[in-house]
Amino acid sequence: MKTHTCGELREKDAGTSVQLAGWVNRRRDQGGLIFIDLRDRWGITQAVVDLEAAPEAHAIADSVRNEYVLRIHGTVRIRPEGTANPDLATGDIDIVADQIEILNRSHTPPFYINKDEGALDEALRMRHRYLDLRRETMQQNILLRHRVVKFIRDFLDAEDFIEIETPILFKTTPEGARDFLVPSRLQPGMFYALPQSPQQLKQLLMVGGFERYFQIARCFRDEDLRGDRQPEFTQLDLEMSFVQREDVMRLMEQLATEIVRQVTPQKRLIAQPFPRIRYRDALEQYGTDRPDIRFDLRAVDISEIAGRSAFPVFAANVQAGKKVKCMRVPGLAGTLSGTQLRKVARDLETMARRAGAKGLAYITIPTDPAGELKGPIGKFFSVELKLELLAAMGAQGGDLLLFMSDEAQIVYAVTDALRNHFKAELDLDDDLLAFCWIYDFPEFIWDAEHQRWDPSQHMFTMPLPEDLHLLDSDPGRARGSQYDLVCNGYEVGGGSIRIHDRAIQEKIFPLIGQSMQQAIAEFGHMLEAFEYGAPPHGGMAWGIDRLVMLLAGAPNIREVIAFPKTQGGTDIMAHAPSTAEPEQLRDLHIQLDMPAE
RNA sequence: GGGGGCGUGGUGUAGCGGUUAACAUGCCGGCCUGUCAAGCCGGAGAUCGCGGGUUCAAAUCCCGUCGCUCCCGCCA
Repeated sequence: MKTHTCGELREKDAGTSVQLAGWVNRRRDQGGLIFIDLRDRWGITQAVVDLEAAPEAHAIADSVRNEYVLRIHGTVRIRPEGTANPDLATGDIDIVADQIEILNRSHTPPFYINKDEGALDEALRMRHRYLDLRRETMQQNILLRHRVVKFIRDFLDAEDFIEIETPILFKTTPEGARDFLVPSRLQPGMFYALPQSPQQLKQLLMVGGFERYFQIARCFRDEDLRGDRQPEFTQLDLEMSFVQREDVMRLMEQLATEIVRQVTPQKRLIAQPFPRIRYRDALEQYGTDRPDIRFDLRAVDISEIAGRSAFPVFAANVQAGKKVKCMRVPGLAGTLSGTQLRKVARDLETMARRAGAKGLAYITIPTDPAGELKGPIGKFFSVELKLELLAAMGAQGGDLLLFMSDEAQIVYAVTDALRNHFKAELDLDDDLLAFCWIYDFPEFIWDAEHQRWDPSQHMFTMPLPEDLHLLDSDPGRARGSQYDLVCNGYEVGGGSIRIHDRAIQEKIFPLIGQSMQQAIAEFGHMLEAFEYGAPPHGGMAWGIDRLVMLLAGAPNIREVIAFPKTQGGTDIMAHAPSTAEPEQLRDLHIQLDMPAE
């Protein structure tokens, strides 16, 4: 139907007889002359319809409206002097139309397709997602996603990886997120679970001898949604045999770097090689294991200095073995009046209390070098101690110092909350991609509620070789081989070296509260596989949606997913989920037992 | 499960106790042979998400509810 796209014709094509097809982006009626901007995926080309030269085409053009689907036949012509449009790639030419066919009509769209600025009610967009997808930003986002995935496939293919599909109908795993269940008709009363990730299967592919596997894998987790979390999402899932942690990280860092350089060259990488931050340091300094390191607000341990102050809270906490941390906010105090400052301090304290703290002390550094340190706890620090504090914090005139002291978990939460608060005010550059690695995670995290250890990543993560002995003596101190790739505060990916030895795997189960019987029932196939020459192996999984979101500069992952779910987990276009027919339920031997109102 | 935000012609917003519910854009009609966010003239289009309450009077205040969204819990 079309000889050319709407984005490719240029001056050199003048005189060519062409046929274009696409959507009416806009129509401008001059009376005897009608201009139609015809749009397709590749661009926009202007067609001109002249009443005298082509009366039939003109009559049709007269009836055309936005989003009508047209086939236009005509001749490429260089636009008359002074009428070129420099804003349009095809703006030097237009098509003198001699024949127009309406392939389909369109209602007036419920929102603008042809201009992209301004917020739109997301429910409305979702209800007509097929129209929303026609908008330029959505076209670009989905195209970018394709390019990223294509790049990954090509890159890994060149590295001798092969793509293997693993089943969507699989088995429930008791750990981690809630499963989506699918009832089995052939096995009444039994359920498949949709995979939360192909973790077990990819390890079994290593036992299967493929050595280098990847998959663009759909994963499912039945948990509440967020701007960066959908119940079904796409992972780059990857596994390699005969590798150590460093081998995987090196290759993955190269992949990330090349994606940015070649697919989104307008983005800048903040550092290379990517900074590596120990899990413990990330928590201590940033309060989170996925820090946004585009800005440098950190919590600094000043327990030693604070412990010598006269402030009873600090002294007592340090005595009790708790830390006192300080965050320096450069210049904030210098720009505020006393009243404003007290209000800011109050708001920050409210924030800290929400994060679990009992309070949030502060001190301001005067811009005048002879001035006094101000703030509720200033008086508890002697002159000498103040100087030590300023030196330790690298404080300058006008800075605001915030103090946190409590249980470690609370201090982390406050640090994270404060950082997120200031981040919002900093107007950070989205074109800057601050990748970093987080590593040396603990193998386990204590679950106080169930009185057991939980795997920090998952139960197949190999402890660091030098910490293996701790599994027996002090599991809480054992570090795992896990590594996470973080970018601008988002966890983009995570991986580890896996256990390939049955004896080690069997040590994990009792620690995480599983009996051997349970373990064999659920994971007997894994344990058995390890006994048939399982190679050492490790890998990684990337959240493709999050990666593309960051590369697109999109505010959430729904913007890079063609048909995402709403926060309630629904599709308001097709009305999913929906009720099942009684006959379907009967086939599955399912009876509904809905709560009474 | 909990906390916050939003909901006003098709769309985006203003109005925040008494307005003829305003503006822009879109839509419909007319004029116009070089426009490109076209222009000019005219017109239609809103019981202000829904339900209840307070009040002489509610888009506006209160309660509930529904929808979308952000965050905590949950989730790596």
